[in-house]
Amino acid sequence: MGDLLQVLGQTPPHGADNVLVPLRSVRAGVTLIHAGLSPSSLHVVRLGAFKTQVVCDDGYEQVTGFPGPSEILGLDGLQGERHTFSAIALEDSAVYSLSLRELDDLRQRFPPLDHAMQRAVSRQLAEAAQLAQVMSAVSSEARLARFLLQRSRRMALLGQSSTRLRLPMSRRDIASHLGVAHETVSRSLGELSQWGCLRVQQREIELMDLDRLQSLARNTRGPLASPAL
Amino acid sequence: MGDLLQVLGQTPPHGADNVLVPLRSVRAGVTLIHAGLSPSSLHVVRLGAFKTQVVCDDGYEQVTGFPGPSEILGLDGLQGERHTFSAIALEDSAVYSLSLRELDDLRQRFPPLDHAMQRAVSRQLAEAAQLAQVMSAVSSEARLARFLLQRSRRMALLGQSSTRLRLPMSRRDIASHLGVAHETVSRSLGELSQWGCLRVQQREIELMDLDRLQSLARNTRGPLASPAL
DNA sequence: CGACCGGTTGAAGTATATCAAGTACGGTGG
DNA sequence: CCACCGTACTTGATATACTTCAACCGGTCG
Repeated sequence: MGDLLQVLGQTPPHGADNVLVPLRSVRAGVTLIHAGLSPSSLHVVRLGAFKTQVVCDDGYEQVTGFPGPSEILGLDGLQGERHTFSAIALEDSAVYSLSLRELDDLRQRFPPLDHAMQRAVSRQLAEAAQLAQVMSAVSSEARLARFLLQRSRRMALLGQSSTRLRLPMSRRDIASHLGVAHETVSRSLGELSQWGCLRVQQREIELMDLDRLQSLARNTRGPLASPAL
Repeated sequence: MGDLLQVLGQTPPHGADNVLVPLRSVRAGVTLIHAGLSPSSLHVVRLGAFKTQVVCDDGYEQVTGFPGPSEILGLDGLQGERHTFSAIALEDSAVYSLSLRELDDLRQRFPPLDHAMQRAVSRQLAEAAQLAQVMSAVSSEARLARFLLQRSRRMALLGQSSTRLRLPMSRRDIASHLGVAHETVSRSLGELSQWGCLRVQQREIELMDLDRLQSLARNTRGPLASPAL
């Protein structure tokens, strides 16, 4: 369990390593959590990338987020009978899996784990708010800019480069997450590229002008601020 | 604390009433939680209505939700230094307030409280997903329909009428929540009214044709389904 | 090789943002 | 009591950024 706590950003206490938490590997494309099914476990991402999506009544899939290392999958199942969203691996990944019963037990025995969970949950809620911010922007460029800056910040937190991003998800997934058509994602990416804010190579993106991106992201209202600001 | 547990949907255990949890009243318009300030307490809504909003960098306010009875305010503060969003009372309300230290203590002593909190958190996460669903609809009528149906469902859960809604928030707040201009909310409300789905009287709304609303809400893609379905 | 998937780019129609005027309501002060 | 003001809400006209439909390119897999 020492590893688990480290992933969650806690220093493991003595005795933590006596408890074994299974590390499970998940291949790209595999659905780790099925929406609608009854929840049995919680998963803490150790490495890799996922997408979470809710399935609307009509079958349309809305991508709500792209959880990565240190994030928790399956929290929505604590309340009850069924998961509200699915989690799908975007690339080969590894997760710690804890049954709900185990979790309850371990949380009581190891307060640091309890606090780590609290923090993780809280972070999750904050991310939900960010999602709202991303989707609330009117212009598609602003949405995209916010999304990229979010990714950039997260990369920085994980100690990686904040200017060279690798997007593990398809344009379609991004489009769904941003609430626009996938063609629009392509176009907006093109615009930002033309304006010199970034460089695109397939799923590799290099942010060139963070300040410019920030100011574009600020455009909450008003279709477009100033292409030639 | 017995009351508190009942509000959260748990049956209070023996001894629960020995612990006093202060019930605090909040007048309409008061900001209970200020975004950016350091978190000190958690609040469980006993009655009334709130809106939660994140303030973007540029000062634009995005409404993320309208918490009501049994919901928890301030969960985003568990992770750390500052609240990510504000909570403002839309009408005169009452909340149970618990300092973070108290909470930690009580959770260990009363497992039912712990579970109730878990459920509440989980519900919160699920609502965040719903927000995404609401904002992902393309046509404004669909967004509005989803929003109203959500409200209707919640009312039903609280044991109130699911067809007569009282919206405690302004059209502007709804607009922000839905990600559209406030004029569009008015117009869409008008449309739905013309189509016989509902009747509007200021902030009182009577849902007339739930089935029709459902089918409108289903329109995730494609501007408008069929005005004369 | 042909089919398929992911991505990019083009052209046309339309829903919605924006600006602007007008209405109803609730308060305050004469 | 009525005039007055501010806020919330409604309604109208125009412009535009987006969706949609479509064709096209470059991979990869059968």
